[in-house]
Amino acid sequence: MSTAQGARARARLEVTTAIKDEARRQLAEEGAAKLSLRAVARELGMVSSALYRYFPSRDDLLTALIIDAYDSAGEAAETAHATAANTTPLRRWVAVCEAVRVWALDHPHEYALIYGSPVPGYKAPDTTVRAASRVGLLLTGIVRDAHRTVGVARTPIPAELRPEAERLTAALDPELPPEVTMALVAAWAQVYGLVGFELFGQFNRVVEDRETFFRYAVSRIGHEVGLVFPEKA
Amino acid sequence: MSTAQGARARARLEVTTAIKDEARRQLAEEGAAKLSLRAVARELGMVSSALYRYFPSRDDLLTALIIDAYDSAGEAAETAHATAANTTPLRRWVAVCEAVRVWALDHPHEYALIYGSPVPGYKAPDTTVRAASRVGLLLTGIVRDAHRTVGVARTPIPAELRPEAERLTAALDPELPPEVTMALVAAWAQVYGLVGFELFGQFNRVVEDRETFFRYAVSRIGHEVGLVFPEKA
DNA sequence: TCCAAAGCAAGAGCACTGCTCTCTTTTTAG
DNA sequence: CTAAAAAGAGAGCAGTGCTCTTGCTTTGGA
Repeated sequence: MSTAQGARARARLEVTTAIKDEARRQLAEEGAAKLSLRAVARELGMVSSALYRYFPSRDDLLTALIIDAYDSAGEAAETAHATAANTTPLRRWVAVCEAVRVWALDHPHEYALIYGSPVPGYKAPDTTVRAASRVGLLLTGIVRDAHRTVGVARTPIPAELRPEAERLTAALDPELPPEVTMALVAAWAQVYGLVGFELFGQFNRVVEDRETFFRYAVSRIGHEVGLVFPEKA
Repeated sequence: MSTAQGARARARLEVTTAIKDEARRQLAEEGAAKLSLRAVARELGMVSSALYRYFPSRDDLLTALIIDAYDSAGEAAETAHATAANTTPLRRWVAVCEAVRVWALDHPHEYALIYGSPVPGYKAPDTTVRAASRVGLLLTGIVRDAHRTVGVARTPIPAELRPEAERLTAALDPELPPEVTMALVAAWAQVYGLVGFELFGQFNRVVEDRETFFRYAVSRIGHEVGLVFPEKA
């Protein structure tokens, strides 16, 4: 019939997302280690071997979940950025960072999957790389915008880092001063260090008021990047 | 006989360390997910059930490896600190951070185990907590020493963070100014963010000269903590 | 010195896992 | 209408963590 071809494809897509949803549920509840293909199939009322028609292996299912997690985190960050669109670059910077933190606290196991450790056979397809850089690009955009409007402060970099800074600037955003690019990349990593430490319990008997602490730390990092004009628009 | 009692205990200790060594080997080769009790027993020429006399479960074995990993990392950091004993606080700071990075690159799976994600049943016994804070205490010591000798710079903290800073200072090192304590805790997390990003591949097509980059980033973090006199002794 | 108690190794077995293979049924496309 | 492709079902393999029972050895106290 006319929609026959589409019917199959649609059914396949439905089953695929059903599998991923159930897998995500188990991931959120028990963690990546306890995620079981057979349990997913069981819950969906299908036999385990049928699941292999959709994902050739457990690692492939995990990879799909990783990509989705990157997208989910990126979307949360972008939403926060859109909400804070009409404010200072520094405020937007903090807003995006806070969104990442909240997302991580809401999805701890997914965060561990993407920023914790390369659990499966440690491969990173291009799709993964692209999805992974979404938050990074967002932060870069904030700094670029600040550079265009109110300007950014430059902290000198050592001579030995000059070539790296030039190369990185060309790849990331040729518009930005190399000193700022360098600081930006470092800042990105540092923000995730803060999130990871809180999430993985390193702050357990150390930091109490974590939200306030995070805002403080992330503001300082933003300042380090060159976002030094918090009052101007 | 006289050493009979000691003989048993010694044998037990030998077997225990043999198990841990073999487990660590498999951990280094394949990662925590692939670490198998049966494979460890097989490699040691013993039957799998015998292994349960030494470790009541797989998670307990992993926990033991985690504690050892914390100790190993702490020792590497302390050695680096001792080597740089007669230099500037900032130089010592950088040296310790670099030692942590090198250790992490040499033991990626162990690093993932302790700073990546709480793989097992997510429990943190007191022994773990103590071992975990070793590097943190070392960094605190460097800052304290700087405070006593050349002095540290203070960056003001927001009023809402004041109580947290007071409490934290009392717990960590009452001698230090609260502003510095706050910056120190943040710095600690940020350093691990840098290490984790490099280790887990987030710098893959981004940063090339990672050693130089790390030294730069970590120096700036040290500066942020208040280690601002790199030339004085 | 002897002997009960504790420590330890071995083996069988259970429930579970990822994954492969074969067989049958259904759906698609020429 | 029919050949090919896609999907489901079931059995089965090798591996896992873990438990239980059975014997053997070492230990510490009477």
